[in-house]
Amino acid sequence: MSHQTSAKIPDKTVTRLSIYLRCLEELESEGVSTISSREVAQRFGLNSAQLRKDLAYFGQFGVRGVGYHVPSLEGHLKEILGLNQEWKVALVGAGNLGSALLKYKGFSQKGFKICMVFDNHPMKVGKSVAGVEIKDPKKMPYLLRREGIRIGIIATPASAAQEAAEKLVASGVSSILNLAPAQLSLPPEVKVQHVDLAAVLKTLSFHQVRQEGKYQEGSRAWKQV
Amino acid sequence: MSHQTSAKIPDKTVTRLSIYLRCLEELESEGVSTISSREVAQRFGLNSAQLRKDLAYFGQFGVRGVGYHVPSLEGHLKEILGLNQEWKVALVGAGNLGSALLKYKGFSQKGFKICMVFDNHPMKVGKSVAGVEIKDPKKMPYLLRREGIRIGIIATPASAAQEAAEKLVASGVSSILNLAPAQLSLPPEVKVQHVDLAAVLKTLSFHQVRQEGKYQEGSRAWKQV
DNA sequence: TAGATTGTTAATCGATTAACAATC
DNA sequence: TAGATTGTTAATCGATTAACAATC
Repeated sequence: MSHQTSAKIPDKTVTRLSIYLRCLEELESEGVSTISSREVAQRFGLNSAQLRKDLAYFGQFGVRGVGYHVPSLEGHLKEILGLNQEWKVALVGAGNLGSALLKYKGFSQKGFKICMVFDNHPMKVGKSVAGVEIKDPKKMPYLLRREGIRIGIIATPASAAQEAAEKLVASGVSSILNLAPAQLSLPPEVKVQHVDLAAVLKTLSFHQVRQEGKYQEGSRAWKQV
Repeated sequence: MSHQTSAKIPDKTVTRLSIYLRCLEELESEGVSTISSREVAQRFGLNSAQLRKDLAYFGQFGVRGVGYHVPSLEGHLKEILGLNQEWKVALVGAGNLGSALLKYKGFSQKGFKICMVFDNHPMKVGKSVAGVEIKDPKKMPYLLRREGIRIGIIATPASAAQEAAEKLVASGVSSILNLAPAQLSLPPEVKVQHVDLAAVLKTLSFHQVRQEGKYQEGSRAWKQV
């Protein structure tokens, strides 16, 4: 399969791409100019074959017998991930979580500017959080198209998430980060990444229960790990 | 493989368990008392075989020819996930993200109480966020053991994450939700769930780049999807 | 050229889905 | 009993890892 055609790339590959990028940035800051996949893997706890295979989806970036040129590969990864440009992002939900995301420096540092916020609550509309004025969702289609915004974040309660998502999509958004504990149902061309922090905590409590050997049911009990 | 022995359960199965639980809670609120795996799958967009297989790791909860008793299965899932008890959680990092998590209602609603916060910054120690006093990390081992806290959340900058993690582990924590953009290196018995919101946004910008057909490199260009 | 490391194919592993015997 | 649905095994699918020919 050539990278010239638009093969669909595994999600996991894309996620790893940004891990690789982080590694390369660290290497570059140390002045490393060339490195082999084996060295990268060893140093950062990755698999060298996987690294090469992930890159192969997108082209040939290395030199046989030599390795990869750090700044060059870094540039390629940034271009592939779309990180050479700044992305305007719309946020729906100006509650605790939403406000935090607005104040959070981590996003804009990485080129994602939350430049538009919406909230259904009439009391909030017109107020500002972190210098961004909260708008009425009714104006979403107009405002988002005007700004050319294609990425949205949902930080509403679960009950409002589906409606928020549909409104985003109707406003031209085709990539959504959903932080609400709700499964969204949207057309397939829309990419939805669902992050449910409470659900992640539940996997941790599961781990604790198992580790502490607490689960018992009638005569069936798990042994302590 | 019997569920009586302590088989290791796939992470994905555990994650789905909390999805199933959410579905069951919805069904119960509607007064549905019995349901088949096929109906659950159909209604919530899941796979019935996978649902049955996931449950099979933990026991037999259904009745052949009939289906599952909603309140009963719900109870089993809660017990398996450790959601019948309240979990005390320690947070490291009282910046924007950390403060938001403290204020966020979603966690305590689901039985996770962030009852302890630490921050390295001397200016912050002694102040309170959402009614919780920020403590000096030096006191972590004493305080966490006293409270029996085993779950930690890291919301520090990347540069402080590894140290925070080690301190948590040294204080008896064996489950960590890492929100810092840094790969943690910890003993294998410690469960680490890494959630990097900025990295998730990067997969979305990747999706946008592909969808908009922007990526070009020399003569090699991806076709518009 | 000899040594090294890529890009890529083949083998392995694990997870998902399908099929069906057990059984309510 | 006949029909339905589970629990579980077998088949499929996809992702990871290993191996190696291409080639710098």
